[in-house]
Amino acid sequence: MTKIDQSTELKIKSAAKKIFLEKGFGSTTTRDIAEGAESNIALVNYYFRSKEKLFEEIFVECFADTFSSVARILNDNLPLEVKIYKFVDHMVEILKRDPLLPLFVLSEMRGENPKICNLVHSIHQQEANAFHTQLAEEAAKGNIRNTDFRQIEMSLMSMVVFPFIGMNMIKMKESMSTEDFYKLMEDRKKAIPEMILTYLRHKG
Amino acid sequence: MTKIDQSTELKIKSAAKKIFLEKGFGSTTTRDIAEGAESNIALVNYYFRSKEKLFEEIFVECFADTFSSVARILNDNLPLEVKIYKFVDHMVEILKRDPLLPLFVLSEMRGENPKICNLVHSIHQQEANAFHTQLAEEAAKGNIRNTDFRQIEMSLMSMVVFPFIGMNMIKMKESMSTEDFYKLMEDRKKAIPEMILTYLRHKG
DNA sequence: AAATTATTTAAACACTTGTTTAAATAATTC
DNA sequence: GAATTATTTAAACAAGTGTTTAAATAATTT
Repeated sequence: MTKIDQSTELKIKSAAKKIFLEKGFGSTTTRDIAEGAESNIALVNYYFRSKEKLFEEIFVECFADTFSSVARILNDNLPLEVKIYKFVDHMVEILKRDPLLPLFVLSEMRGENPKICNLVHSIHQQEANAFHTQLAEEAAKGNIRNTDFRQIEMSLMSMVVFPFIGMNMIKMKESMSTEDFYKLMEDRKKAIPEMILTYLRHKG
Repeated sequence: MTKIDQSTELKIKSAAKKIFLEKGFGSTTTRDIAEGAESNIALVNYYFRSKEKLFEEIFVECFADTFSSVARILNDNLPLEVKIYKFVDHMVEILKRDPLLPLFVLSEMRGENPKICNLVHSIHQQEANAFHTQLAEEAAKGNIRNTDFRQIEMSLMSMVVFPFIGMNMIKMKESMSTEDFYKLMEDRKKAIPEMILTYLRHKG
């Protein structure tokens, strides 16, 4: 009755995660998953009831993991400069480990799928945003320039996340190996905060 | 013999484009396309031989349109500052008109699909990159800071394109309407060049 | 106008899809 | 150790998939 050896369930789930991340929901079949888990199609539904339920479980985990990790740092009680460096550093590490994650999440959010939207919405609700406030405070103190901080936040996120979304494209365009690409991302740990901070400090 | 009235073929193609952009290749069916074009499934294959051929045709067009448009501006013979402003302005306009384009292209480039890779590769081959050279020249003249210009290029592209890829996410997070979002993108026409140029001019 | 070609239609095809069934085996409980 | 429950298997199911067929209609050519 009590589950002790979860190896089958876990094997299916991690195989499913791998394949969903690579191909998306629509291009992944139950048989792909079963094969990837060295199992069979009946067991996929035995443990997860349906392909869709399995997908949702994985999607929520992927999304929550990434998002809560982002929020944790941005809401941390740290000086602005330290926080920005830490944020970029941490994000690049996460994305180097799981580079397909953002493209997966964002591509599954197309089409206004109401189930996905609800999931995302409920996770969003749980998060505050201390970063905005912090920027406003620093501006009030005259430490940084006063602008629309949504633009700053958006630019910061863009510069970190986008290269991983466009990874295959970039690798192709510049004829880069995965190693080369990761080296470039490593350099971004300095380049991104430098750009953001230079802009903020140089009061227009 | 000679085609005069192409309306059926065009109706199918534009319906297919719309649906592929919204749902991706894997989640789009021939019947979806036929219905969207107020036609029938046999005609889809009559004009395009297969779902895959139709997809490739559309993918290449989307990719080439966007990419050649980017390259044209970046290779244009303009002063750096003017070029950057023009680039962002033009890109935002393209993306406001066709906001699903980048997510579509990049999500279909996952999984190392060899056919897609070859298509992308052959288009990439045709383009020079005068932007890199221009940055190096300006740095040599002492007009801008000397850094890894791949990082600049990547950041510029990220800041422009990423918000459209994360559009649904952003709209949800900030509880924005499409109109609000587009207004924010309009503001980016100033915000992005300002950030890039401030960074480049402020010689570290 | 007859013959040829292009377009359209409805139906069928063969295959893949997600899901379920029913029976077999393994594990756990009493 | 018998009964109950959990896991695994192979096979089947119905519905959905991309694609094709063959016949009907429209358009064009000769």
